[in-house]
Amino acid sequence: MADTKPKQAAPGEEQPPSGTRRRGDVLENAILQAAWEELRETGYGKLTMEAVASRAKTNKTAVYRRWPNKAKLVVATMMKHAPKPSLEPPDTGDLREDVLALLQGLIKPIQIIGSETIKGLMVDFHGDELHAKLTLPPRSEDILVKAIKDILRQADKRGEVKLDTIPERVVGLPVDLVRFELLATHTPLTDEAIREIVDDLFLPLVLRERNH
Amino acid sequence: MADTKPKQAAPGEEQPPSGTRRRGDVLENAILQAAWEELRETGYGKLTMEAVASRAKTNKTAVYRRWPNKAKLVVATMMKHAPKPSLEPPDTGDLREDVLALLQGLIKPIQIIGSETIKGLMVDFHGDELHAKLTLPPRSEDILVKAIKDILRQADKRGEVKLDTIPERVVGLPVDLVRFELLATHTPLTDEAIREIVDDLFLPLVLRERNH
DNA sequence: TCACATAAGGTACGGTACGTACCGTACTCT
DNA sequence: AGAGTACGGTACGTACCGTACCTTATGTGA
Repeated sequence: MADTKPKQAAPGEEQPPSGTRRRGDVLENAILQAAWEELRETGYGKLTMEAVASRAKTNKTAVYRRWPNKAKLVVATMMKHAPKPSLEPPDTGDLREDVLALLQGLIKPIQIIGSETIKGLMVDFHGDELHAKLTLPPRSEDILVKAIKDILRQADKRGEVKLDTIPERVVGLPVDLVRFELLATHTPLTDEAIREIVDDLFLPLVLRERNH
Repeated sequence: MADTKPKQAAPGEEQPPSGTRRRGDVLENAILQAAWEELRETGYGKLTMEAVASRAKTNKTAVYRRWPNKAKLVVATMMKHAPKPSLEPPDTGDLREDVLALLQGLIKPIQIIGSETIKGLMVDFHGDELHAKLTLPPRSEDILVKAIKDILRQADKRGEVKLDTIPERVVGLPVDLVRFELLATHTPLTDEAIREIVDDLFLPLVLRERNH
């Protein structure tokens, strides 16, 4: 009861200039940066809130004040630090090249994030309201599917395909398959695999009307 | 030191006939049964070794004596209790019907197991030597892909397709897509989706040579 | 038949990580 | 200047893991 004054238990080795207390965005960015580094070094499964806080030179409390759990924190840090695929149609003037370029640009960001993180997030978000956003937008709203459609639209203008005869499944096929490979394997997606997806599957399907 | 005799701390309410101590396979099956029920009721993420042991009316020790961790235990219980897809070619005499039948038979078992369990296992096995088996066999050894190939072989005999002109990717496509849907969504895979996979993607690809 | 290895029952522990509570203190804003 | 806010820091309660250790039943082979 008496003597409730833990104030400064240990005088500390060297109190670094205590006149610098980070706050607001500064601290927030430090945490997100720490989380990002921690994520890339130890992976999602082994990432702990304590380690993130420690690396950011702060403590769990400051982290939990901002994000209620690991999954949300990691999503936040990914939104900030993970490279985003460029979604403008490459527009090389050739359907095949366009699709290849898009897919190759797509895998890099996901490769960096890593399948382990994605799976971990899917598990931790299971049942969460955000779940849908992380797994599958309704396809028609999927930005990557939209990008494919843009490419197809241009090809349609050039007369390479007839867009309105192509089923939605076919449009979404390349993206679905790339995502599947990234989920199901943990080896990097090779250029050869992408070539197969485009040449053996996608192109034959979108171009098939021309065989009539 | 002295008086080391905790023998029977509490005399217990009613010592049920202590003359029945399960052992060997009996106990093992009880644990697997309990794990299976626990898995279906609470899901993989919330399943705990304690709960399994408790439901099996035994204790963690007996569980850990047999399986080193949750993931291995769950795999064991799935091998025992999860229905297995029938892999014999349905052989309805029609390629489309065969593939539809196979896929429809395939989704049921996975549906029962649940995507949450599969994802959880993939996460827990990340880096484990069993990882490959749970995610992707080298495609050429994938029993489901082999089943598709069997179906195609029969169709080839009937003259519906020319098997040796069909790329591996195409053969594996239906299975890959079904797996993807099950991983990426947590809503059940509809018959309509399966129909699309077969009619919009698979059949056009395997039958396309006939358009020449 | 009985001693003994084996394995089940059971308790308790050390360890990790989570998420929360609390307090004192620095900073910011008006 | 004063007050509210948010950071730094510690400590706590919970949950679950995986292990250690001991007691007790079982059934097998000497």
